[in-house]
Amino acid sequence: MRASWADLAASAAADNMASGSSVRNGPVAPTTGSGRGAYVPPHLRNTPASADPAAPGSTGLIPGGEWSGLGGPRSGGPRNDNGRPGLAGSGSESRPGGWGSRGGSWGGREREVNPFGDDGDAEKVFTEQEISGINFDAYEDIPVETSGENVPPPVNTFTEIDLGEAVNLNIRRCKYVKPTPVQRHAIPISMAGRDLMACAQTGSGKTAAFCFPVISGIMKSGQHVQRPPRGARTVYPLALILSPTRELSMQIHEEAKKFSYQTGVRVVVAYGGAPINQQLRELERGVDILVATPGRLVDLLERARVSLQLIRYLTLDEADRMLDMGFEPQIRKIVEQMDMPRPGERQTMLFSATFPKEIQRLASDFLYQYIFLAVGRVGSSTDLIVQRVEFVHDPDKRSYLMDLLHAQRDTEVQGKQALTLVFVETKKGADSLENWLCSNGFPATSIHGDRTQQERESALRSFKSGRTPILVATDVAARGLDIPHVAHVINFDLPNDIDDYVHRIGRTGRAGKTGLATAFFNESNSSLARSLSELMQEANQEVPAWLSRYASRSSYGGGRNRRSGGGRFGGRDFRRDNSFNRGGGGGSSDYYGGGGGSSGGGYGGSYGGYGGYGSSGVASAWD
DNA sequence: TCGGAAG
Repeated sequence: MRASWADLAASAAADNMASGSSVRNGPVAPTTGSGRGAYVPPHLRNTPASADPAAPGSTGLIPGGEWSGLGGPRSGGPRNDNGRPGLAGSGSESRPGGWGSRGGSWGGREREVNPFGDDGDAEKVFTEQEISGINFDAYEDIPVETSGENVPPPVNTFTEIDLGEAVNLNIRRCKYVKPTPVQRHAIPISMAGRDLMACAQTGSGKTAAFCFPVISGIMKSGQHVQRPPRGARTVYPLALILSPTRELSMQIHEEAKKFSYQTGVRVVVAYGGAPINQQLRELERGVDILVATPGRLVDLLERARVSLQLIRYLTLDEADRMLDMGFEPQIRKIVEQMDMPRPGERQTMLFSATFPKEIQRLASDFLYQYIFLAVGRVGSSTDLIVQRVEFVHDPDKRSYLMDLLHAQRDTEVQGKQALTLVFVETKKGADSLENWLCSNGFPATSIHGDRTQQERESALRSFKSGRTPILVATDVAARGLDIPHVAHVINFDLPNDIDDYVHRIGRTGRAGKTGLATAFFNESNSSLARSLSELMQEANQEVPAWLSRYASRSSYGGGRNRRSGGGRFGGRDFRRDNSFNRGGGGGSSDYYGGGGGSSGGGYGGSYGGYGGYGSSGVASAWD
């Protein structure tokens, strides 16, 4: 009944043959010697199709009262709404014709690179899925849970949402025909100005879900037309998007540039391992949305090259990772100890595939009366990813791997080989396996934190393009990376954490396409047995009898690491499990609960089938 | 302990 993995790999690859390699944008506009002097505000650089005149707030350059959609507690909007610091003094700078506009001195030097290449004809009529590349059938009947007060209803089309004409145009350029489930729910919530904690399935369009409202909101506020005077060294982004790895930040940046094309909203990325000077220059040219990794951002903050005073939107991608042991101090520093507006004075959105309860608790420090959203599939969900587990002793792993790779070596579609992503536990192990594969005739490369940033990026490009269809990776590649044609994820070493497993296998089976995940399991993974077995059951996967035996042998909580604790799942709002929650059995009534403070807020109210998230349940791959 | 994230 089950197709061989090679068949699956082949069909997955067949589904995935679209744009293979990452599009590297053309060279940045040449910087002339006078580059810094002739700054032109974004709204004068481009000719947006429409300024969306109907949008409330579109006329106000100063966003004071334009914090639309926010309820009472935020009255007055974010502080610092009197114009950017650094513009101190006159009120005239906010006019488009004020400083910085430079009138006709603009000769196209700052022209925005078209991120769509030649294929940006938004007027073309596209038909559903073959164009969008998303298999929407795979998203039918997705269970959804929301909790929180006054949850805005989902939308069914992009046009129901007033994102503004320029963004709508980009949506068409991206060939998005209709919103994915997470977009249907998250965008209205975000547009309403609400804080959000969102669990969303892997590869389901999460980036767009948080980018569209931010871009649209900034555009409508008009605040982005205000620019620091030339020579000002501190920049004041309006939105901050943090992610745990450099490559993920790069990817988000690429996406956000598409979504914001010709909106006048400027997106800049900053991450470590790359020369800071170029990033500084980009920042100096103006930044509305800053995408960053934590370390480099802290550096920029300490150098006072970036101020967070004007942040209106804060997004943490892979939020549970960002708040785990390693990252939490840095995140707290950025969010709580610098000059970031407080919760309620900014809009905060957290996204991840997995949200352990402990992390939800930590995260609530950053949120204000937030809505919890879980969009995913249960049971049939990860039919999209066929999961297999094999018992393999450590010394035998290479030989097993060889067998798998041999079998799919000739699996190619449209002249390209199916891509295989091999996860290992350590950086050393990655190097070693890469070398061994290469010396055995398998075109492999690797990505991990000991490689230079150049090597990392080049490895990723080489993999995406199919030049080296095998990528050996540490968890640096586990989260968020959207690599279109990954047909097979192999957990050569299983992670200690079931959440990491979920994210790893989520590198395949994306956009509603099928994928295969194979794991090598042995005694050293016994602590994972229970959670792995439960996860597979909930995803309707075949669980080998030997794994079930391991699972039943392992003590309760086995495989529950520090982060996950006991029964947990990101698919459930931890506020519902609190003792003060009278727990209406998932009823649909709204009830309001304790807390009240800036971390709490209401909870309750849900709809949609929610039958499958087991108490333990990672039900599917979530991004 | 591993991994990631500044230089």
